[in-house]
Amino acid sequence: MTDRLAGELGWGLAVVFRGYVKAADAVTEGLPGGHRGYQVLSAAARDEPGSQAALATRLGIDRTVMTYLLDDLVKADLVERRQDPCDRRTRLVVATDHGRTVLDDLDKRFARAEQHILGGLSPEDQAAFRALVTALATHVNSVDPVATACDAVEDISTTGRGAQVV
Amino acid sequence: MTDRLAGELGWGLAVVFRGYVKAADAVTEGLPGGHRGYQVLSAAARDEPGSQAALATRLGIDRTVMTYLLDDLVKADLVERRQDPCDRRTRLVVATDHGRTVLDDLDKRFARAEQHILGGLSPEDQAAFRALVTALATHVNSVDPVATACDAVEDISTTGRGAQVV
DNA sequence: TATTGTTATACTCTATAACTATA
DNA sequence: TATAGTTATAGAGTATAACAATA
Repeated sequence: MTDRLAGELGWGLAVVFRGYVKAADAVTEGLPGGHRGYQVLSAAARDEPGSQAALATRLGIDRTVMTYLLDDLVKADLVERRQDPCDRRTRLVVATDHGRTVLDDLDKRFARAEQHILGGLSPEDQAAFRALVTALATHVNSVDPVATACDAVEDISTTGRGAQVV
Repeated sequence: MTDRLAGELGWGLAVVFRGYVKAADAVTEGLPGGHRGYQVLSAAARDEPGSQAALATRLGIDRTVMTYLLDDLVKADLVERRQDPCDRRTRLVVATDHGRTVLDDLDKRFARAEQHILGGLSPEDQAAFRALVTALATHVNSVDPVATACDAVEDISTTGRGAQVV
């Protein structure tokens, strides 16, 4: 179609991410929290029990949002909050037996949803994309996006006028 | 770290996309609409003039949101709405001279923001990732994510109980 | 009747601040 | 003093519905 050089990465990421969320939420009918509820449940079932705050940080959501999310998942008997014997302030998030059963089914659903999103690529490219996304996410999570990007702004600002247009 | 098989794609996409938005918005200080204002301005300057609705569809945002976004960009004298000689209902979105000047600067800023996000990859992997994202986005935009994903649900539902847990 | 664009409204999601309890 | 978690509130972002103009 038309040429799209600048901003193409942002456009592509937005389209792909939105498509994933739509497909994932369509597949989580009845699951509290939609695709994020699945991520929490998946972490609660497969990872070592962690605090709500740690879980929120890794999933990139606010700790207050995590409270609501867990409230709903607990109500549905999918996860439970356990006392941490080492620190009575923290609650460990663990999947219930019922949660693990539901997760088995959800895994299959999500596998299909993901396959649908990646369906336009060859199997080799799909594997490559998965690996690259994981590598990027790990990298991005280990840096402060704003700080470094703002350094870049400073570099540009010294060479001309800024983009302050209003 | 911990193993993360199921849902890893969704987690990675969310982290990378959020990181991009953060870095991009940090770099668009003063630009109405943040990173999406940049996408609109970029399309208005480089693509053939299109209607607001067409632009909204391609960027994946609601047409009512596009109205607000354009209001602000017009106020800032970055784009203008032109009468379409072929259809008096539609408004063509075109960048102003000032908009093109500002865009030159924004392009450099976004190049750095994108570089920051992709910085964890080798140059070859960066190019590969950009190409894969573009290919995926083109594919995703051409399909209805919900419909196909719901087909997948039906397939699963016939083999056992659903994920309806509440 | 259908479509473009606008406006007003309502809804969802997320962040902020204040609070309790622990450390 | 600092941190984990909760709650209430406010804010941003988004979608819904009704409308006018045009096809």
